[in-house]
Amino acid sequence: MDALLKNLKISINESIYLKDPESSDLGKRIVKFGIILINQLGFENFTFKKLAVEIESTESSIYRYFENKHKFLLYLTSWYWGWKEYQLVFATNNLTDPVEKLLNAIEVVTREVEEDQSFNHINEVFLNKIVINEYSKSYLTKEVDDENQGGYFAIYKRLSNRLKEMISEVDPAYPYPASLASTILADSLHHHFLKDHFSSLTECDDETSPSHYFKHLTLNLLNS
Amino acid sequence: MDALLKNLKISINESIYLKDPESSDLGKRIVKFGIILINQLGFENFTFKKLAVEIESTESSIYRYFENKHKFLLYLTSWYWGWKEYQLVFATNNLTDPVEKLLNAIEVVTREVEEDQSFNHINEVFLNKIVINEYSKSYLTKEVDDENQGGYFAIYKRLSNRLKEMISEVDPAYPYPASLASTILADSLHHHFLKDHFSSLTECDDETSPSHYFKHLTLNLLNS
DNA sequence: CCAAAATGATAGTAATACTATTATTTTTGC
DNA sequence: GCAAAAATAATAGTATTACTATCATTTTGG
Repeated sequence: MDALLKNLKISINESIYLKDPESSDLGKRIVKFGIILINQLGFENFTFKKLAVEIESTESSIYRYFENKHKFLLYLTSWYWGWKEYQLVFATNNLTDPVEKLLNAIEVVTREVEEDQSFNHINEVFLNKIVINEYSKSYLTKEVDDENQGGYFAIYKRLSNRLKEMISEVDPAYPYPASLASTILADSLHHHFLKDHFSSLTECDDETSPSHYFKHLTLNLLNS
Repeated sequence: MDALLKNLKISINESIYLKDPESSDLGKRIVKFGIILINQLGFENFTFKKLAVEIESTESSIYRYFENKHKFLLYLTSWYWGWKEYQLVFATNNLTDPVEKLLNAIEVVTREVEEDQSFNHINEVFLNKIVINEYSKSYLTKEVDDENQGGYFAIYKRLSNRLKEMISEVDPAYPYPASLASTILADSLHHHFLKDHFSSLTECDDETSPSHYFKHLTLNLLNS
């Protein structure tokens, strides 16, 4: 990954947090160890109390950064999708062939994150696992419409839209570009989960990745 | 729907419940009002205490049927998938044309449930909404491997496998029949959600249903 | 009609998800 | 280098949740 990406600051809707965790050492530790703990315990078993013990701070201090653990999850997943968006733009700019462009984009958004870039406090390998296991819990709530209204899912929607545009560039006549983009984004997460826990429900495994499946699907679906 | 389906008893893994809710009036009321309440409040805000108040019973009585609300969700969603499986078998038997068979199957598993059959205590319209909004929470847990081992997801896997077989009948050379079956099942739920909450992320709406999208996708993907 | 099974009533516990207040430490601007 | 302000820590407290336990009452089936 290019060095440029090592210094990026992903801008996240300010109403997701109370105080920017990037603005202090404590904030960064909350994010760093929050990722480690959620990955370890699962979102249901994760609490601010446990995180406070882990970072040798207090619940009240964490509450100064995030209203609750739901908002914390929104913060982490927004960061992830912002990071993916950078990678997608980086991996596709200057490419002229629409098919090559789209395939690169699909590769970026569907591949498993295998190496922590360790340029910052965020472990992207763990964060990728969190997104696979927990992302849907961030929007499958009774508050989704309010939160969507508040722009909490803006980055994901922007990313999905970029993918949709690339699909339409390859085949302007394809009638479901937005749906296909959503399928690629959401169902690739699901396929990573299936691969690890319900192997009979997918052909994906160590050799055949979800990326293969979704590239094959897309190429065979679009007229190019 | 045929009258046959009105008397079916869907058999659910016995370790999901402590006492079969079909075996008593109280059990049926737990299921009936549980569905209504979860649909109303969302799974996170649903508690056995609230359900007890609703049915004018007590928490302790509910706990005699289900260990906890997670198991209760597993019970409801297992019932749903068992019900879908009956419908799928019913809608596809005696059909000889593999394409027609597959299209019927996709219709059954992806369509929105629009009418409560009111033959029993279960409101299938609400249950369908619960599956859309909550199903993934039943397996996105740290306990998924144990519970899968225990057969808690057997019905869903069997249904997915039936769909896979039908896909392979249409195109034996298609390399990802299990993955495609999983995509159709899981991503159609997701598309129903998108339609209602993130309309910019899908072409599906009141006229164009997720069923249309997935039938079009399947037909254009398989060589038939 | 009697025994057993089912349900209800009541109480209690540890953990969760916070809020509030005050004390201490760290930072910063002059 | 110091005082004020900002950040963090310490402590306490509350309502709710997710149960478990015990005993009383009601229902039911042979």
